[in-house]
Amino acid sequence: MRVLKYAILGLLDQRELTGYDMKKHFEDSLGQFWSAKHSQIYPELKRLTEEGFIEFDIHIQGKKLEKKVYQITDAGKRELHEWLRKKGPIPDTTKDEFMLKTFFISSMDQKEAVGLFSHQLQERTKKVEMLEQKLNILTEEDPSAQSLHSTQFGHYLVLTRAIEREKGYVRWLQKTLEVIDSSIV
Amino acid sequence: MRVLKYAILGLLDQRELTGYDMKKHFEDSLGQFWSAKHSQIYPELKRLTEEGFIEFDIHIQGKKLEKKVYQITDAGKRELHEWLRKKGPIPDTTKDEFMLKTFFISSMDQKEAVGLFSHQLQERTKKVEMLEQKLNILTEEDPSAQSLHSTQFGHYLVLTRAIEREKGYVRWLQKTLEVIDSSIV
DNA sequence: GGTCCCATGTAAACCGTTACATGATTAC
DNA sequence: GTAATCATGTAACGGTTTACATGGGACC
Repeated sequence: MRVLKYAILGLLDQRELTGYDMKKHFEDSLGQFWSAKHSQIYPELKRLTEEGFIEFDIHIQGKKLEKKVYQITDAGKRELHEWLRKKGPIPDTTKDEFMLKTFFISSMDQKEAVGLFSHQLQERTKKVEMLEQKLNILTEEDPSAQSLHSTQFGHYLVLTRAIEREKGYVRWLQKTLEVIDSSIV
Repeated sequence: MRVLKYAILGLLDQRELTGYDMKKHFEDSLGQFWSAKHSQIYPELKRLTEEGFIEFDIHIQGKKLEKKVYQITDAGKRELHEWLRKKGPIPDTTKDEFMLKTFFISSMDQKEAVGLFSHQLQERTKKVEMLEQKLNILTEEDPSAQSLHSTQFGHYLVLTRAIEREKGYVRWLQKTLEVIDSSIV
């Protein structure tokens, strides 16, 4: 399916970037919904260049450090738009190891289950706080990010979606913990 | 990380199963959070048998059809419990191709965005209905499923989590569609 | 001079999907 | 009899992670 291909084309449709810059994007907000290691990015950049969807210029940083700054080509833009328009089916499975453990809750004793759920609740709560901080920074730096015509609108949507996803998880964890906790052995 | 290994051990800790039975579980409620094709299941069963975590008996169906009915061993139970107790970090990324497209919304025109979001809303709404039907069947067949000591509690939790996950997605899609739709070009 | 970050690559191993392949049983 | 489902396997391919490998720049 080569989703990474489209992730790269999409990023380059916004501005020119090095492979290293892309890696940074995958570690930031975008990383909530897609990411790749540099060991996957660099070969994909090579392939996309060979296919004519992207091109690069070499920039010199300091004295000798060569970096490849990539741009999207017209063919690349056509390829990107074809993917953007395509209405795919929603996936049957969204893998979640914690929910797999939850499915096997009858193999745990009550104390183990409480420990597991409490820990998950803690981690997810921390994540909500981290994401809300990111959203605050974004809306302070660019208050127009919330409107469709801002270049930051995608960034804003991804953050709000991630926050609500995590908050929903937290609410469900709290509700479930109450049921587990109040069931006397 | 071999999560499939633990998925199989967890299923076998509930009752003895064939590889084919496991495949069916991955197509049912459990499949909301974990799944595998039969081409991945059968080699994993072979490996787990060699490692001594599971064993099988051959049952004859009808005249000649041989099926391998697997059971978990004591070593397998220890292995399963070690995994169940372990409090892993939550993943940084949950891959979602639709949200990747959303991040690139500034590369779309308004009409394209509305089409994409409407379609996603439709699909997710259908999924909520499907999941609610499954939950209804479960609670009608076994009203005790909602309590910790039911063997169906894991099943119940997975379904309620999946429903709330999809409902949260639907609410966010509706809210976002309104913003997109009301932004006059 | 040292540490952290910038910057790019390859190789091996692992995980997962699609395709190839076969045959029995059940229900109509 | 025939279609759907039960039942099990392998092979090839593609995507992803971990590890190996190297070197420059910026800041203290």
